Amino acid sequence: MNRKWKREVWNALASQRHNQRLIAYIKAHGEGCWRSLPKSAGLLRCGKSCRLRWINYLRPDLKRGNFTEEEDELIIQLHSLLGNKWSLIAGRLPGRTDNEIKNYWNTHIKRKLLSRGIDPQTHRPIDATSSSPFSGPQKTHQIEVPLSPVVGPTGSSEEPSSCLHSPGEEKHSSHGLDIDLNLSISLPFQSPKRSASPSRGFMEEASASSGNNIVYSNNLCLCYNLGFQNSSEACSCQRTQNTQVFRFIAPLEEGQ
DNA sequence: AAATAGACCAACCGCAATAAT
DNA sequence: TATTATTGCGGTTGGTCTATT
Repeated sequence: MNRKWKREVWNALASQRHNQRLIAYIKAHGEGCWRSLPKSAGLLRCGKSCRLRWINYLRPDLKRGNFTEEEDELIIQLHSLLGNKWSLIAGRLPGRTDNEIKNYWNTHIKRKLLSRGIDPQTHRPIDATSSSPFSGPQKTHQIEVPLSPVVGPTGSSEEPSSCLHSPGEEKHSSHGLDIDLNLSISLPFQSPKRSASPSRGFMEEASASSGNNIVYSNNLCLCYNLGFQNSSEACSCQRTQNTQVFRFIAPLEEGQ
């Protein structure tokens, strides 16, 4: 079956009637059991394709329209922390899909960063990319990540539990977002098993992918969860005054 | 008006992780 | 414990749309 033919089949399936059938089925039975869904719902595609269609196109909570400047900045900042973990990034942007963000990154944000003289992969100035991305005068790794949606379909955001900034603490801010992008790495730790819950797994995977060993979940420093007897053993976590932001400050290993 | 190039984005593919047997 | 099935993710492809020549 060639690609063009497949697309034509999908186009047929994408008719309003088929969309409604898929929507109705998922509303009635919930998400999951994608394997059996096409047969049960009377659709002509494999479960995998139906899942993709639902997630990327039919989900009622999808946010349509252009990305806002705030979303742009949030994506950039999350990417600097998570790398190409599009599903995790999407988890922090309600109404946006990983596929949408991935496409948007490749078509818009990459260029935007390049025009700013920033390497889209390392998030460092292009003329500095020849050296180690983590070399430099900074001796700590400070990353602040909004733990509740900064922007959402309704324009509202949940009130997060959070740390508070130390008074006078230097921070970089753009568009009201409060993220310090000075990155560093520390010794690897045993990555937790893949979480069944994307939202719960967010910071664990963020940590695993970025090499950071400082992890928060809601109001909890997960240094403890990851095996450190207390968080000070691995980090000097600080609270921020911005209630939407946590700050992770990890001491670098000798020589970093 | 036609041809071409580039941008955009929906969907496919392959792989890895996890669950079930 | 090993094998198989299922799910989810990230990279990539290719069709469509729009701007430019």
